[in-house]
Amino acid sequence: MSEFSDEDAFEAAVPLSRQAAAMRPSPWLDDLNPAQRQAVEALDGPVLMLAGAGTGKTKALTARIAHLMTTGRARPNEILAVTFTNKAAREMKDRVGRLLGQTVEGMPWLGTFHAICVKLLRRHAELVGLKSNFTILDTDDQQRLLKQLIVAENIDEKRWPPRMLAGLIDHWKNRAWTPQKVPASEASAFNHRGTELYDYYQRRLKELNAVDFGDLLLHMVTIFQDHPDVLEQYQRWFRYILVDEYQDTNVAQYLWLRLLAQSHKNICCVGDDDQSIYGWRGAEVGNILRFEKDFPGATVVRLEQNYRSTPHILAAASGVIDANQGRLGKTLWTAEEQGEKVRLIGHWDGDEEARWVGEEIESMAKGTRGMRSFSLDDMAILVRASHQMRAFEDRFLTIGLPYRVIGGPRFYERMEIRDAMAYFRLAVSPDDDLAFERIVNTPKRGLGDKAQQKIQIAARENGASLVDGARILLQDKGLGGKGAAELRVLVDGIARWHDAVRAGERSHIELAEVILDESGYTTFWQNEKSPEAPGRLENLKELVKALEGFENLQGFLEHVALIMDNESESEGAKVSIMTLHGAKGLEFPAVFLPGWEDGLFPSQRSMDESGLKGLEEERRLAYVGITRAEEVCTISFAANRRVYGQWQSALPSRFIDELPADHVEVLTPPGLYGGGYGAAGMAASASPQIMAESQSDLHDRASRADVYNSPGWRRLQERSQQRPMSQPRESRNMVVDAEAVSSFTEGDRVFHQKFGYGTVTGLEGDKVDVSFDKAGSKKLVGRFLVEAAQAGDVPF
DNA sequence: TCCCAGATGATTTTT
DNA sequence: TCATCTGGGA
Repeated sequence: MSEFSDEDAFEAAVPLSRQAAAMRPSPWLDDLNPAQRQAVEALDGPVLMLAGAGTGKTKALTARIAHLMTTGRARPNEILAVTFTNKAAREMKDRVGRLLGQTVEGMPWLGTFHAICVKLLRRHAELVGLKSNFTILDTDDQQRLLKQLIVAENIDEKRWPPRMLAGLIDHWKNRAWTPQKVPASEASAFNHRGTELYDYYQRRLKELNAVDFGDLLLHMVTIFQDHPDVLEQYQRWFRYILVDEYQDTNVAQYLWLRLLAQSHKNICCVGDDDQSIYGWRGAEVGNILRFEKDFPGATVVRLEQNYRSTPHILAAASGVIDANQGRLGKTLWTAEEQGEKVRLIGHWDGDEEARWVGEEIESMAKGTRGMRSFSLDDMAILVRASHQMRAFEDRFLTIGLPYRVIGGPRFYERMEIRDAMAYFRLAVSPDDDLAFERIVNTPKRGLGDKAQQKIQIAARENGASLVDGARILLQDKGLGGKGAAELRVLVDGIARWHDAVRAGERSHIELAEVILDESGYTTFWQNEKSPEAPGRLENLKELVKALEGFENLQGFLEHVALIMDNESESEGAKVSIMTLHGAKGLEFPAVFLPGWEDGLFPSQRSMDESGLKGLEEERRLAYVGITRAEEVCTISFAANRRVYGQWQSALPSRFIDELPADHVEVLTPPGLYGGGYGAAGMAASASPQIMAESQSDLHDRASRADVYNSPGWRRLQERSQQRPMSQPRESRNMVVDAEAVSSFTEGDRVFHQKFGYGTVTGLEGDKVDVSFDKAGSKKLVGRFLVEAAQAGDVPF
């Protein structure tokens, strides 16, 4: 993926001459519905494409790009097309290529906001006091830097944590506020030191020749504003601008776009105000709502024909989103005939919900219930918060249902990968102080706080980088003993690796291996006894393998800074588990939406922090969730849930009241607890609410109280009090007590609540080594294990 | 300098 | 509940 290859982006080496191109037919136009076609053919001037979920937005967008080229309006390198994710950019590139065949070389200016800004900023870095080889810090680097500043300023980092400052600075950067432009109303932020610290931080970044993610946009906006000649050059170059997911743009991105588009106004923004779910990250729905004011005379096209979901699913989604104020307004429709209603089911508690979903998935995979059978790949569980995933993971491990968690800790964010990358960074540029700090004592070199302070002082006194500071310190014999010797080795190593990078004789892959080897990092993990160590070594191997796709280490580092994903498609069909946020843009034949309880979803915190605005964003999230489903959408809630170890009971989500009754089927779980007492009670209490024509006033909880005052509900409430002491979970998967532990011997089959089944491979005091069938080898305390026979006998 | 025990505090996360 | 951080003791 050499997207950052070279500056041919402005060269005119394009196969299509404008004349010839204009002659070519555009066969793909026939493939579009009228609305799509209108959006594609309105090439000049501002266009707002309001594209509801599943209405073929990417199709229209790519057709438009192709159309711009074949009508001779623009050459591929004169089109600026921005997305938010690398995935979206990749998909668009692929699809444009497919439309046009091989004739058109890749579009250099199709990419994420960040990737495009990096490219631009490297050409103009000096205008904001940077060198063109600046490094890009990720959030981890950013926070460590901020922490240093906070400590240096003698601020109590307990009361004023770095992450809070990071959030604040991000917030300001999203609004395109440089330290000088932060309004006075923000002066009290961060104990009245916010703007001051922001200013220090920006200066420190310049010293380090570094930028954070927010800077990429902010610096470009600054450059465009302060250097009209530069701006003009790009206004002329980018003849047409396309923006995907416009509802997610923040102020900085908005300004950036407006600056570039203001001369010719050939800008086409695609988005859906109903799917704006990143307000908390600075996205401004206002941008899309205001489009027609920003660009008077804009063509507004609504894509409303949905090609994804059944009418019931669409109706349910519409019913929910209708409750939001201030929408641009769209009504999705489909040519499909009926299909399943949205299914709703209540459960006693979160564990039971997970158990039911597991069983339902198994039976849907087999094709029971009068439905077609679904592959596990076709099913997804979408949760509001990642902690909800655990219950499902536990359950699926137990029953051996293959699953994949999407959007967990990402590959390039893992500790060992970041450590290794820090070594690579030092090899490329030994002046990278942040990288040096990260690995100076990793692996342990006997260089603790004291020693590191000495290095810092030596560096500062000499106006040198940390590596040079360390060299000076060693020369002056300012450090003794084991630490000094180790530091010597490290410093020499860095110099040697750097020479090797510059000489370019060895392949970068070989070099990477040498670096990890000579630094002692590989050995460090080999000697580590913790259960994660093998996995981490495995990751390091994978990292080296990932280098193969690049020409050199620099190219790789650039790639990783912006593209943090690493999609390793593993074999076998699996159910997907992910957050609702992570599911945006995806679709599945069958979707499960668990945890629809007030407080969890909509999230209490959202409502507390952002009031009605927060609630509406939660509601859009519900809309996004429902519209992910093609054929079957199953919503569920539980009366009781363990939150941070405490049992809490909750009411079904207010969004459930908003589901239109005609499109919902209330399910009753069969035969649970000998007759479905709890679950049936739940369903019964939920259904009148559904049946009642509920234009339910959100703030009027009184009418709900009546419904949930039903006998079934009250019984549930009463039982919830006893639950923690007795009831299912404990008795089902009985925990073996201390005496029983000693009875394990090697070769025993055991069961663990989280890791599933395994075999005992060794004993060490009260710890037991177990090789789990699915989860690998772990060392754990015996009392969390159950003999397999015993667990296996337990009825689920 | 390192290691472990207790305190702490906890959404969502495109780049 | 449980992962992460920190401060005190070895």
